[in-house]
Amino acid sequence: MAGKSNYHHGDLRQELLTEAQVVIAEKGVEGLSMRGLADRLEVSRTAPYHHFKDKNELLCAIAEDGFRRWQVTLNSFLNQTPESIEVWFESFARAYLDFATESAEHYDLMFGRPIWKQGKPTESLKQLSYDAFQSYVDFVHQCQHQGLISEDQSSLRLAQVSWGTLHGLCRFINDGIYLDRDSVKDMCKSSVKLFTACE
Amino acid sequence: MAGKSNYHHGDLRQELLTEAQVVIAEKGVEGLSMRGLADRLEVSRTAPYHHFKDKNELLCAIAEDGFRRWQVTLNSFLNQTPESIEVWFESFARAYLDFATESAEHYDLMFGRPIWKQGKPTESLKQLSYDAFQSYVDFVHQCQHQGLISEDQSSLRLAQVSWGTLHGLCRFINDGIYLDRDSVKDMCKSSVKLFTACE
DNA sequence: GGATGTATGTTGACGGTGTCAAGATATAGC
DNA sequence: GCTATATCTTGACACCGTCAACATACATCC
Repeated sequence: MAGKSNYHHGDLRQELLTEAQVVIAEKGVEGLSMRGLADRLEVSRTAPYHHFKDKNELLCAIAEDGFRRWQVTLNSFLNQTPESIEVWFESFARAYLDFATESAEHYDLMFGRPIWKQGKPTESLKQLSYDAFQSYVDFVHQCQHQGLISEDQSSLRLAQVSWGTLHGLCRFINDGIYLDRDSVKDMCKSSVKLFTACE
Repeated sequence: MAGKSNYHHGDLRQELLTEAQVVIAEKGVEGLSMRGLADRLEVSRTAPYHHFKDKNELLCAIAEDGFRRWQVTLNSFLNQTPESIEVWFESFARAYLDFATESAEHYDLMFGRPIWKQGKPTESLKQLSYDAFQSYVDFVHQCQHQGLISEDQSSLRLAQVSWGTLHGLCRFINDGIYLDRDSVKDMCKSSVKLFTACE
């Protein structure tokens, strides 16, 4: 028959990942189904299971991509030696909120319940996310050493709380609670003021 | 037959609400199904649909209960006239984190995607949540008037960012990302320091 | 080059979900 | 007592994740 050459798809694993990201960007995590994904790639329902143990592993792989993408942006900030912590943190906060709101569905997947609570995060995913946070903690610590931030709080706590603030704002925005995107700039400035006022 | 008297259940609507809260506390939102709930109450699958238009309306009703419960705690803080904003905010932050972590699944439902993004929040739910936030904003504004907090930032922004911080930390904890419950106290103190250092 | 093993694809099936439509039954109002 | 209405039931449909069994293509070794 004519179609015998495409019995094997070739690079199904990669196509699953990229197509899944398209679906997620369109309809969110809840809009992604293994069957639907297989349909879009014109493949039988269970074909994806030869490349991912289950749906959770697919989601984790996608989240990993997100962390890798974020780490690039993050590194560009960490490699700077900031003269003013206010300026640095303001642009960092902006970058964070931009990433979270522009790839909203991807961000929600990276930090969302489906993976972290309902499912189980892959070891590699845990590693990637931990690395991202740890490098941020290190950066804060380094800034403290340079006298840019006061040392009366542990760098871990500072990192946790400041990241927590950004995360909380992003969740409010992404989930459509209270906040509108237009106030993002203002909120960045506000959090900068708060976090840098005490140094 | 013997069972003819219990054809009508009596107060099914209320029993659905309370039983649903039990399930959610046990297994989280994702563990709650309309059919399973009906089973637990020994009622046919579609009986609940005579009391709630769909699952979303059930979830909203439960979330409403949560906001009413939280508003009680909130009011007890808002009715105080704080002498020291540091002390007030620290105990407030503690109360917030306690509420969010002790009724973790309920909190996640109140602020989670299933209602706010995937589903559509009921008008009454939107009102309740908006009221809770607005009363917090008013309180901040009042504190500014009394000179307890500096006025160089709008009360709205201050409220948004501080609530956002608490929310972000709660999400990290509840979703099982990075943070352990033991550091909760410390994080409270840290955020207090940050938010009160600039007044 | 033909046999064999492995990776990858397929169909069929099971139990789960939300929810609509149509019918049954109990209560409430006239 | 009749009728309207609220409530509950069964049946059905279209999804979903995933397991088991089978089919096909490719890779390897003799």
